[in-house]
Amino acid sequence: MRARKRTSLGHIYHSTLINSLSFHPKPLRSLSFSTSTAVTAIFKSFKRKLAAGRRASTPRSLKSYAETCASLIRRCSCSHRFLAGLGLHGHALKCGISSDRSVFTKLLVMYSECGRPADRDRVFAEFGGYDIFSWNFTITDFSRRGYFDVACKLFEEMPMRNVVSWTIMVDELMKRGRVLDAIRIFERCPSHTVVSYTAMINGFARNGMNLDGLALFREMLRNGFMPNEITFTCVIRACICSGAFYLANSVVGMIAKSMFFHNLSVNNSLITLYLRMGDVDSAKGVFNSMVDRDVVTWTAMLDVCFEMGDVMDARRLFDEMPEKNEVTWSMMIARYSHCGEPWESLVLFSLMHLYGYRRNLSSFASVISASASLNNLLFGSSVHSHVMEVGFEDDVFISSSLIDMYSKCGRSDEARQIFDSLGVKNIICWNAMVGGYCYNGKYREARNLFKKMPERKAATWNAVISGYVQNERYGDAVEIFNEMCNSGLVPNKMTFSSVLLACANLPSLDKGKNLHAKTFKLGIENETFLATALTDMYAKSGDIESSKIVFSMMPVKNEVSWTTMIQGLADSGLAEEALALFDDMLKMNICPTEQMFLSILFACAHCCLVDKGINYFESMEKTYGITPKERHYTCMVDLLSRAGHLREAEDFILKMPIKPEANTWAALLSGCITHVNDEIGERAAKMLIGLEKERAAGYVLLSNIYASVGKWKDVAEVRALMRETGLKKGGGCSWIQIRDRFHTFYSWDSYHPNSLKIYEVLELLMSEVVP
DNA sequence: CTAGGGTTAG
Repeated sequence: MRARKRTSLGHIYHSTLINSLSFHPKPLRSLSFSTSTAVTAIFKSFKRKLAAGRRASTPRSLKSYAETCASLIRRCSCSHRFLAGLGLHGHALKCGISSDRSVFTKLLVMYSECGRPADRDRVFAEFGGYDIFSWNFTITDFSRRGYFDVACKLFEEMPMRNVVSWTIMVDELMKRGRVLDAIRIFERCPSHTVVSYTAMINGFARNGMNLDGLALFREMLRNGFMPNEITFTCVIRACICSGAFYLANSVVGMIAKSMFFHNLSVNNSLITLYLRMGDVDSAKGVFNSMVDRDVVTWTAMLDVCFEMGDVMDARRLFDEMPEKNEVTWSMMIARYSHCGEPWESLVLFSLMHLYGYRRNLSSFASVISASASLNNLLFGSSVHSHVMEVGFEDDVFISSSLIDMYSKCGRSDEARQIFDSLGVKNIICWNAMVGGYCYNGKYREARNLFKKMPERKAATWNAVISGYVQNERYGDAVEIFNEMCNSGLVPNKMTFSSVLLACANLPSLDKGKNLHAKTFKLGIENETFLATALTDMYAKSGDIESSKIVFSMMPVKNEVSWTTMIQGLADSGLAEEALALFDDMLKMNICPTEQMFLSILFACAHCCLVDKGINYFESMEKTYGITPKERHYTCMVDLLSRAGHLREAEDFILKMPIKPEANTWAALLSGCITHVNDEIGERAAKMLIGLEKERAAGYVLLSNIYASVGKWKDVAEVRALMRETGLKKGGGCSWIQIRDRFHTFYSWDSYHPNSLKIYEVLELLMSEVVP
């Protein structure tokens, strides 16, 4: 017995172990002061116990001595003091207690905690073979270390299993997406507990099979198991993810009757549940009723603030939170990039790193998409290099957002490189790449890739359609939509919103009405998102009456819906109606947004309602706390200039607290042309060109202003300057509809497949008409 | 006082 113990670690460790045990100062010298004092403290208490142990020599006290030793080893693993642990192991060997169950189990944990897997395995091989705890612990350890096949082998070989063993396997299989194997193991398990059920339910949820998880939850209840707080959090999450809110209500009922009503995690889940159900008040109610709160609670409340559109409140909460974690930061970064402040995402991402928080997958994914929406290639590609450093480049989420980012920045080739380098591509990557090509107008590449796709979903078509819409190829967008319908796929909300935008920009109303009918058939025409797109389409197509009807029928309107209708009325020249609607909205206590004020100021400008416009502008900051942005100032300059108050307008620009954008000067300039004022006009034009050398608008307006006062020599100079810098005035386009197809033409473009033929015919016709 | 299941983000 004793000899066997000696062989265990004898040859390898024995001498070192004894050395470090015998309180020589040597091995401790390299340690820092605090570590060495801590180790000394452990040894001191150990010495005391040792003395006590020597006094008693009965087997019973040897057993209690082993337990003392075990508890000391446990203390080493808790504080990761590997050397002290090693010393204790040596001592245990020396006095023959290393095979004691309490000692070797603690040794297993200690070596594992201290990151010494090889030593851990040796202890298991020596002593753990017949102990079920060591088997389970070792299986878990192998799985976590990435040797799942070894873990499986151990599981099959182990002499006896308990429900813990089975649960470990279920959980690990589920984490690896092997749902069928997990089910098989779960069914083989002779007896179940709440824990094994919970592992299974959550495993289903992890793999997107929420409804199966909920079904198992019912089965669990039928079999008489009482859910605990962990089961409840998992089940609520499954309800949220599957949208099973009806079921969620009865789960909430069960919780209320259970002893977990005041459990922290359960309440945290409830906040999110109510938020996703759209019941913000209840979410806040749960928060207020909670006795203690943690990071998760505060992070969930951030989400509540953002969901209600209170970005400022969210920020205040974030700044004042007692504790933050990676998820908190990710949440802020993601939400800022979605609520129209992507710049703030970039700032927070940098700060997160600066403050030493680990940047996780989602923070990377969000900041990349924020860079994409800012077209910020510099930041985006620097994030890309961080991604490579951390080794996230194989993640499909990350790589698809990188593909999207490079595409949005006009770098299709870089995007393609990432796409080609991916070992495993999912549909999201394909969609991103095809969509990216469309966005950059590379339709041939997009088509080729599209044909090669292993599967196509509605999102794929959506990416193509919205790519065409982005490039103002509205006719083609509609055509692709028809193709999509012919292929048997059912368009979704996103499809309709893109294609409706295309229709809004086409002259014919027929296709738009046709789409309206299609949404009606699907029974989705009143959904806020879609009805808003329809309102926009009718308004832009000049059928403002239909637009008003769709808007008034919408059961739930959001701020975008209101903005769309107000803008639609303003654009249709019904400024008075736009203002009246805005006032109605204010009476309903709906808070106006920046965007709405743009429409309102636009409406005032077009009706020359100068005083009203000034009033609205001033109320922005005073009444609603909205700081006017560049574009609001531009609207005000437009308002003043159109009404002929040119000097006031110029003053207004000079007194602006922020830097005027090019359009601000352009607005003044166009007022100068209308009201023939070449003195202010010339100043405005020069400011405009100073701000925006690369765009033609400034030059064109300047040459127009010279022309309007007959300064033909200056006109010629400006035109020459434009030719020099290679600028061209953007042309308008024309289109015709033949049956179901729209054909869009720019002057002498070559987009149409038969363009050469068309121009041949055209020239023939022209030569006949103009001899 | 030893093992198995978890909440917030994408």
